[in-house]
Order: sequence, then structure tokens, then C-alpha cells
Amino acid sequence: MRMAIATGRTAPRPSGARAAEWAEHARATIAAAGHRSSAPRTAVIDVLAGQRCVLSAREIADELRDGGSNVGIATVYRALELLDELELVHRLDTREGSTRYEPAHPTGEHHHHIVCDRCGRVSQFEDPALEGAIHAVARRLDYEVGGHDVVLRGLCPRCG
Amino acid sequence: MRMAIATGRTAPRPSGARAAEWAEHARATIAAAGHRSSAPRTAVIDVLAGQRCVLSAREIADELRDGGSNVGIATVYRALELLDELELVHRLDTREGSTRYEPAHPTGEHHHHIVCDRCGRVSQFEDPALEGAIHAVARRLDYEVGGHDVVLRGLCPRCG
DNA sequence: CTGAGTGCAAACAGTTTGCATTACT
DNA sequence: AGTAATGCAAACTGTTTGCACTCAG
Repeated sequence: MRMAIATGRTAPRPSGARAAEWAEHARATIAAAGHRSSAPRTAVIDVLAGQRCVLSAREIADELRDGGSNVGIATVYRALELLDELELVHRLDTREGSTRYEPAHPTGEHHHHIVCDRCGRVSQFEDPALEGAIHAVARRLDYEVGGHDVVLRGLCPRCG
Repeated sequence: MRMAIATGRTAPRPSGARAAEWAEHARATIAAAGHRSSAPRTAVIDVLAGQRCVLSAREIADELRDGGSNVGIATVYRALELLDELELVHRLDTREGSTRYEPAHPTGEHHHHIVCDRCGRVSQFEDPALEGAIHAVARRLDYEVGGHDVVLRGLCPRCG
């Protein structure tokens, strides 16, 4: 591991409304799938809802511990696994060693990431034309495409 | 870890000419950067050159061992690190736990990957329109964009 | 009351690192 | 000859798993 990476901790929090909406949706989906709504599970959802950008399992666990909850890291992983199965989160495999997660909005609306090669800072962007191009490609492949990840790499304004 | 994943072992080998060309380029670049041209290093390059698609460090080490060379896994990692620094390989962070590598052609010509969610099979595709869209996005971001990865996920023809 | 879910600690897999030895240049 | 590079093994990191205990339904 080389250096600390920005986590969204520095990014502005999402609007309370959107956060609550996703959290609610997540809880409902989990219940609908026949799973229990435990305190740790709920806590993980709330942390994810409260952050704008990608978080690692460790960061989630740390934040919970700071908040007084005593949630084991294994439980965080299990919660994230469930959220992923139900397509409630997006996973981002970073080059920094750990997988990062962020809320997946039911509308399908999403963004992509750009990572600074020097300081590891992660920013996000949206681009309809890019989405269009991806869907066009997806149509001509013989796979049944279910999702896509785009990661740009380069130097952030501060490091460039 | 869940299941074996296809590696390019099943894909046709690249044309000998292209493979040799990249291997030669890689060796030359390494020498030009002031590094020595050791047997293990050369062997790793040759294995990469001989495979069409992404390989993990372990797969490279195994192939070397099969071929009689006794190259330590650490050396493979160090060789890959060097190749990555010199932009001679592309790294692909997969969801299956290990990082995979493939030759990066000096022309800048490259492809992207689509991974089967069920069986892990990796295929590749190229798409000029997608490249165009990515470059357009890159231009409007305040990062100095140096590279990009696109990974599609879905079900392959056999699993779909 | 009963099993899904938890927490802990141990197990794992991939990757990195320290160090004595080897072998390019 | 001098030092970059290797090989081995031990250390590390992120993630998963076994198991006894807890608590939501």
C-alpha cells in the first residue's frame, strides 16, 4: 500500500433527501428479499447513504466504530456482499488494493470515476455521450450486458 | 475465490510477428531506461507476448515453471511492476481477486474487456466510438487524463 | 422459539519486502 | 568488480470462513 487516498470524506455530503431515499429503498429491498433488518446492516446502509463517493469496507467499519457501534469487519463485508447481490451498491475495484462501494440508485442513474495516479484522489463525472457509446457497444456484443465500469486515470489539478 | 476463470489460454495466440514486435519493443524500452536484461525478465516478457489476453502473476509464473525456468513469484511481480512503470503493459483489476496484465502496444492501440458474471470468461472488444466518447470526456475534465479502463459485465453466450 | 445474522479469531490469497546470493554490464 | 536483479521465505493486507452466541420475526 502506498498512500492514503481521498474517500469522499472530503466531498460534500449528498442531500439528505437523496440519501434517505436510497437508504429506505435499500432497507425495503432487503426486507422484500426475505432478509432481516438488523442493526449492523442498517448502520452500514446509513454510512453508505451518508457518503457521496466510494468507501472501502474498512472505512465503513471505522466510521461505525467512531459512531459508537461495535460492528465487526466481517459483518461489514457480509452486508456489502448482500447489498451487491441485490444490486444496491456499485463496486469499484481500485488499484490501491481494496474494493470500494457506493450506493446504486434505483433509477439506474450513475457516474464514473477518475483517479489521480499520484495522490489517489477519486473524483466522479457523468457523461451522457459516454453512456450512449457504451450502450451502443453493448448492443453489438454477444454478451447479455448487465453493467459497466469506466475508470479514467491521470493527474488531478493539484498534482498535474 | 469462487471459480476458475478463462485466461486467454483458450484464445488463439497472437500472430507471431506482433508478439515478437512487442517483446522486442519491451526489451528495448527496458534497456533504454537503464535496466538490465536478465533471463527472468526476458522470460516474463515472452510469456506475455505469447498470450493474447490478460494473465495473472501466478499464471505467468506457472507457465514459466512449466517451461523449465525456475522464476520466483516475487520476480514476476517485480518484472510486471517495471513493465507497468514503463507503460509496457496494461493492468486489469478484476473482481476475481488478482490483477491481470497484458501487453500494451506502443501504437496506443488497445481493446477493452467484458467479463461473464457467471463463469468469469473474459472477452475483448474494440470500439472507436467509445474511444472517441472517452477522449471527449477527458478533454472537459480538470484532470490530465493519462489512461482509461472500461469493463463491461454480463452473461456470455454460453451462460446467458 | 428458531434460525438468520453477528463478532471474534483464525484461515486464506495475492502481493510486497528483507536479505544473502547471482549474474549483467 | 560493482551493483542491479533474483530467489526464498517471512511479513502484510484485504477478504473469507468456522463457530458459539444473539436477536429479529
